[in-house]
Amino acid sequence: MPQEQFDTLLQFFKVLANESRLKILGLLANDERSVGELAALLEVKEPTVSHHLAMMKGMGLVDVRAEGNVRIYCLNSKSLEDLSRDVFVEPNLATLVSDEPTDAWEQKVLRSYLDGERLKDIPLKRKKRLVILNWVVEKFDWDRHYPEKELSEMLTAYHPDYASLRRYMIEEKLMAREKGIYWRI
Amino acid sequence: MPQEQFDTLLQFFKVLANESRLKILGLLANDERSVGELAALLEVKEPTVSHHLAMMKGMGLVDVRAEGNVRIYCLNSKSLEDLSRDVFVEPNLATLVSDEPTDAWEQKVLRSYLDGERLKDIPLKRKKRLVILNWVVEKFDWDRHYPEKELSEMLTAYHPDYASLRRYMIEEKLMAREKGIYWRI
DNA sequence: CTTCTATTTAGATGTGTATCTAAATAGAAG
DNA sequence: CTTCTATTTAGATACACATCTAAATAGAAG
Repeated sequence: MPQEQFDTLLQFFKVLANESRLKILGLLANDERSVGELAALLEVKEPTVSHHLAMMKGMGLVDVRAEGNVRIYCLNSKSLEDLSRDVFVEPNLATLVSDEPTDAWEQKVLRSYLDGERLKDIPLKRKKRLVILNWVVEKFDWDRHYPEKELSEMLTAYHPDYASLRRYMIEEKLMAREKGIYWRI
Repeated sequence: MPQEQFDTLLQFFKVLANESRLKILGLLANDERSVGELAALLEVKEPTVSHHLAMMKGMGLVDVRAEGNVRIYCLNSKSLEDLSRDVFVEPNLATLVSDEPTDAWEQKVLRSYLDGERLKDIPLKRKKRLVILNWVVEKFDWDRHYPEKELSEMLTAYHPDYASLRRYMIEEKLMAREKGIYWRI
C-alpha cells in the first residue's frame, strides 16, 4: 500500500512539474478547451499539447469529450482534491516511506558505534540502539542460561555501562530473566 | 503576482518530482536526519543527498541545524501546508494563468470563424465573440454616424443575423445608439 | 468516395538534471 | 598544529523528457 501510493504521488508531481502542463491545468480550471485552443494559448504545437494531455489523462487529472472533429478537455477537479487531501498532511506523508532500517543503514550504524569489538557509545535513538543490541545479543548462545554475574562480565567487555545494556535487552525482549538467570528469546 | 506565484508552484512541483527528494520528504516527516543517515537510507552518495537538500532548503521545505560535525535536517511542515493550501483549490488554480486572449489565439479564432469576409457563425462563448465583434467593428469609421438602416445592411454583409450582431455591439459597448443613430465608442 | 481539418502517432533532436567521483572545506578531537 | 570525519563544491557522464517535423488516422462535409 504505501509503495503504490508513493509511486502515484511521485507520478503526480512529475506530471505537474512542467510549465506547459501546469499552464494547461490553470487554463482548464478557467474553462474547458480543445487541443487546438490550448496549443494556440500556450504557443506550442498541437502534438506537444496532445502528448501532455495524454499524460494528464493517465493520471485522471482531465477528462475528454469528443465534439465533431474536436476533442474538448476539462479539469477533473475531484481527482485533484483527492490527491491533495491524501498528500499534504504530515502524518500521511510519514507513512509513504518505510523507515525500516536497511542493511546498508545497519552497517553504517554498526561502523559508527563500534570500535573493534567494543561499543563507543550506547545510542540514544531507539532505532540505532536496536541495531547495536542485536549485534551484542548475537554474542550469546541460544540454548544457554546465563547467571547475572556471568552476563554482566560479558557485557562489560562491550561497554562499561553493562547495567544499561542489560536493561535494554530485557526491555526489547531480546533476553528474558527469571530468578537472576538470563537467556535469549 | 500570478506569474510569480505560478513560478513558485512550478518550482515546488519540480522539487518534489524526484524519487530521492520525495523519499527524503517522507523520511523527514518521520524524524529529523543527518545527511549521512539519509544517504544510507536512500542508498545514494552523500553529495547527491546534499544537492537535493539544498534544493529543498531553497524552497523552504526543510530546515537545518548544525550539531558538531553533523548537519541535521528536519521538515518545515508549515511551508508545506502553505503551498498546498494555495494550490489545490480550484479557484486559486484558475488565477495562476491569465486567460487573456493572446494574439496567437485571436488569430486562431478569426481563422476558424471567418470564411473570407463573411462570418460562418457568431460564437456563443463571450471570449471568442469579442474577438469577432472587434473584427466587425473595425469595418466602421470612428467619426461617422450610421442610421440603423445603413448599419444593418453593412452587418448583413458579414452575417445574416444582423440583429444579434447589432445587439452584441451595444452590449459590449463597442457602439452606442441614440434615436436610431449608431456610432463607435 | 474525395477532400479538408483536428488530432494523434512516430521518430529525431537538444536541453535539463540526477547521479557519480574527486577535491575542497570545516569542525572535532587528539 | 595535525588528523579524522561529515559535508559541500566542482566537474563529468548519462539518461530522461519537452518539443519539433512529418506522416497516419479519423471524422465532417461536399
